[in-house]
Amino acid sequence: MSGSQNTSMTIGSLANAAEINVETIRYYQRLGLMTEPEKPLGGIRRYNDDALARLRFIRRARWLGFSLEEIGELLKLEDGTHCDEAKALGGRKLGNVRDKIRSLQQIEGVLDQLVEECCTQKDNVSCPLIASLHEGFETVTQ
Amino acid sequence: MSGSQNTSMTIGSLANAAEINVETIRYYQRLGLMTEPEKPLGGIRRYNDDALARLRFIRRARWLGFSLEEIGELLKLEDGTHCDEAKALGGRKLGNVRDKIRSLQQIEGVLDQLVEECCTQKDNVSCPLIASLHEGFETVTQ
DNA sequence: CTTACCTCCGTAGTCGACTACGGAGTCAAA
DNA sequence: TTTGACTCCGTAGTCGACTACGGAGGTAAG
Ligand SMILES: [Zn+2]
Ligand SMILES: [Zn+2]
Ligand SMILES: [Zn+2]
Ligand SMILES: [Zn+2]
Repeated sequence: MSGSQNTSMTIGSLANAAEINVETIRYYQRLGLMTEPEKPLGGIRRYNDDALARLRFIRRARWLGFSLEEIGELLKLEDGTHCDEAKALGGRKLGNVRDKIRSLQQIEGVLDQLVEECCTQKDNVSCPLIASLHEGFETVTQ
Repeated sequence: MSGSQNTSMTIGSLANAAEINVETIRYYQRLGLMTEPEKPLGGIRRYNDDALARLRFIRRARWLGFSLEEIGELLKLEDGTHCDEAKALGGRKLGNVRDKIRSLQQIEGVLDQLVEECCTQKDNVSCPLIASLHEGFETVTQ
């Protein structure tokens, strides 16, 4: 279900909807992350919702620290590549993502504790957050 | 406890220990992320374990997607900044980190499911991983 | 029509984060 | 004391990911 090439946008309104610069979309096209729709002979290209979904995915993945090259690989999973490669790539990415989650959770634990403890003793000269931060980071990063 | 300026390294062995390029350490010094120890008049600078811990922290935080500027702010928490600012900054970073964790967990869920389901039906023409990926990403990115 | 605001497309600039280079000085082992 | 590896320091280059620019052409409201 949901074959979705409903709306028809110009590159400008697509960029607007995706909250991405027009030039960035063109850049992604040059890299092959986005396909450039046909241009109707002396007219203007039109984009549909799939393009929008793809852009939003790229934006999110970028924010998560994936490189454009990695994102390209992720996006290629939906194309003709064979099952085995897709599975292997998916598995690698999964390990990747899990590593990041683990590290972020360690950082989260330290930050959470620090913010909790900060300034609990009202009239204290030295802030426990600041004091423990040095140790906390060392613990996390050892 | 644990005032740790035990070992004394040159910038080269420090770089080696932290698995970071010497030039990168100098670069961090220029940016103020690392302090440059005193140079003993026509001699060579020496570094201690604190420098190593700091470098490792930077490296990890970079890998997690923090910018050097953000890392600078994190590291500044341990300096003279007042409690309130430290707490506010810590809180913002914490929200930040939690957002990333949530997003990564969504991606993790999708990838995990896809890799599980991939090729379970032996003689199938279209791979369920590839098929569902499009929907999966759309779900994640909506 | 005119006018204002797009799109198109190639090329060039920016920014963050490194990474390299070159020449002079320092150190330590043989 | 020579030799080889390393440090110091300023400057310049690279790389990924954008971002800007400029001029020719399309599009739609008034
Ligand atoms: Zn779709
Ligand atoms: Zn405090
Ligand atoms: Zn310490
Ligand atoms: Zn499969």
